Amino acid sequence: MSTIRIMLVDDHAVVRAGVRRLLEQDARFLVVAECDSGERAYQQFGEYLPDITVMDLSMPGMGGMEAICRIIARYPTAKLLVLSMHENAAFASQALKAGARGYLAKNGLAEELIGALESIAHGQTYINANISKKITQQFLSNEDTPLQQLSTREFEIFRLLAEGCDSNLIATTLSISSKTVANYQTSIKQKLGINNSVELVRLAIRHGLIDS
Amino acid sequence: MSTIRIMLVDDHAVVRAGVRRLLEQDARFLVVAECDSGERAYQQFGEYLPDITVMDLSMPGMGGMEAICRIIARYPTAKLLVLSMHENAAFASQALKAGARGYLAKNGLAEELIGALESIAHGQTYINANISKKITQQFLSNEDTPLQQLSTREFEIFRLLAEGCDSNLIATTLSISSKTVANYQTSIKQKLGINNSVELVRLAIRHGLIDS
DNA sequence: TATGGCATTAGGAAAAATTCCCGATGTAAG
DNA sequence: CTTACATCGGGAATTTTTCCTAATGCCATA
Repeated sequence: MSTIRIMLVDDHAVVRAGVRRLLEQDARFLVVAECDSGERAYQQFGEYLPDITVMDLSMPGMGGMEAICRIIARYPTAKLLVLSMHENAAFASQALKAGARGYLAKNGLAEELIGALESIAHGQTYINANISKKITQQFLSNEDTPLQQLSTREFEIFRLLAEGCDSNLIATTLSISSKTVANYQTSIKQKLGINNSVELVRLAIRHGLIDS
Repeated sequence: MSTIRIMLVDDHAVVRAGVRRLLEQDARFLVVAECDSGERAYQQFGEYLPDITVMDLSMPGMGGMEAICRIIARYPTAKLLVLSMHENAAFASQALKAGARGYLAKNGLAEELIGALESIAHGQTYINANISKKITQQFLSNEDTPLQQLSTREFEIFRLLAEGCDSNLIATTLSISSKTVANYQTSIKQKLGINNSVELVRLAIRHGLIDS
């Protein structure tokens, strides 16, 4: 079997180094690139065209979600595996909706990562069992998480708002007009049935998108 | 010793009933009034002029803090004991600053309540040992909790903002102009060194003023 | 007692954000 | 091909926020 060329995207150098070490113990994997931001990831993806990209979600700047969207938009067959600290249905389903081929939490075992990469290399999709359970639970219990109603873009902007970014920063980050951001902001609030940014933050915290 | 006439203020009827039962076992205490909101508390205080008022802080509407301010403003010698669910330095020091004679948490023992009431009846101040420790710790560690910089009014408005009230509601609740509320909002953000309501909520959550 | 400082209140004017309405585009589904 | 929806943004009205100013009252301290 030929080597699987991998790009690592994570803003924590230690994590990247750890994963690299992990993967290097297996001759089938070769880490061909590393980077620490969504912006870089998009640039470097074009240069290296890795077989699989292992991507963290929570990174400063555009974050992993937006990077996934952009990469998928230009390279629809790109294989992206999300390796996130959030064992969280909202994040997972959004990432998968955006085109990721897999989602697993950082607290998982090394074997799981290897397994996930294998699956994805073979064209399959890999989702961590716990996450999968949460998603299906949420899906079955008709407790509509209002977050589910949000489109990919809406969710992304929602997250950035909850992190405290103002409209202009979000506009710059996502390369869209701040007018668009403002309009999204309005529709997000409408969809979530909230009136002010206070409730927005609390909702985000309750769903584990941000903490403290 | 003459009877100590007490008014109970708490929005949870069960809690009021429980405390009443508790106090009725001791012949020295007589519960002469009960109410479930800050507004009522202020009205009824004038009617009954209780020796001691036992007041919860977190109530819908104006809440206990504002009620304390108003009662103290009209009756500077009023004796108020805060019985709160928050074992929290910020709340406690604000309440005491506003003129409360005592502060204890609901998870305390019944004996403590009795003791606190006795102390206050004798003109002393009673503060729960844990709370007291927290306050002094905070005072000693020069980690200026930015919340400490807020004036009573600012703190009150900060809390209401964090709870998701909009300026108009706060204005109505506190019987001041919404213009004033807007101005306070600005100075609060300045004092706390924050730019948007997102950070405001997170600060409030970190300090236990609101939860989830 | 006088005075300076701070808390509370609020108005006016300018700046910024939000809302509501509209339309363009692209893409996926039926 | 049509319909639906997501994404993007302009225009205009409205609301909120900011910044400045100022009156009042209280308290402490010279």
